[in-house]
Amino acid sequence: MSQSQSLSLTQTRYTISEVEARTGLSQHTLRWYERIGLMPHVDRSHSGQRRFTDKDLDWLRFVGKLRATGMSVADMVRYAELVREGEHTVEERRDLLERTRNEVRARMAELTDALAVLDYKIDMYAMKTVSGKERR
Amino acid sequence: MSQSQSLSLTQTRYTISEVEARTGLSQHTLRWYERIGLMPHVDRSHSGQRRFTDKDLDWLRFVGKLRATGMSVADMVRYAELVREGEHTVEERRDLLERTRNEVRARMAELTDALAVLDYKIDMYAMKTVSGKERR
DNA sequence: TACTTGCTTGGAGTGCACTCAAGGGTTTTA
DNA sequence: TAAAACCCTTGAGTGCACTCCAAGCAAGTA
Repeated sequence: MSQSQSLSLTQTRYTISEVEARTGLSQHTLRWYERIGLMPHVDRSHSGQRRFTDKDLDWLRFVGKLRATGMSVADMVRYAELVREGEHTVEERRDLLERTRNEVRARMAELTDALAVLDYKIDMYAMKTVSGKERR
Repeated sequence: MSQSQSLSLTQTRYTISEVEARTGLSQHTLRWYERIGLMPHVDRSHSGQRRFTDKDLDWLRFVGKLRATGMSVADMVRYAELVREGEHTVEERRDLLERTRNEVRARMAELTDALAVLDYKIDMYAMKTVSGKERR
């Protein structure tokens, strides 16, 4: 049930190219994420090569969601720091996520509005195209 | 009714700083938009200063909507070119707008998905915060 | 053993969308 | 009329999020 127990002998460890295939993130980006502090510490093989765990993959999936929200990398790094610092940062993490959520909602409202304009224009062009065809 | 008739003596002409105030776009950006071909030809005063018309403001508002969709500047320039080329480009314009619309819809689906994750996480944190307060 | 493939690092390069600087002319206000 | 505010151009600089490069070590295969 505890974390150390779940780290059994059979735990799968992925090379960087396996993680690239699984996440769609390039090896460059994965190394860069680690460099800038966007990853919890990544395990290494005896020869120093990265060995990612399923937990790392989960984290990368979550980071992908944050990216999809449009959150900046700087904010994602801040969030990762807070996670590393432990439970007493929960409130700040929630704040950060709530701010992000508000931005997403604003973004979606903007998109909805722009979409309406697009729909209108496309309808106009569709009408022109039809009347052009009729004229022939 | 025709455009030349509407170009009456009383037509308002805006300086670049008026347009900046009205659109929120910086003077730098306005000049840059013109430079890269994102504006129809902008009128000049006898001394060479820009004088924007209401038509220009309308165009800038539309461009703002396109920006809001996430369309690249390169694509917006392409669209502006097509408009300048005349009625025979209507079909290509509609294609461009339809592609953009599809991207917007995809983007919105992504945002909806990410928003759900955010909601879930925030709820988790809210629960932790409450139980933390109870503990005191 | 030789070769291929994969991984390492630090630092440089890229593409996008602006954003600013320098040096100079123009218009408005006191 | 003089100062202050505004506008012009060309070209360089910025911030972000990657993306690539060089040089070298390591592991697996013919």
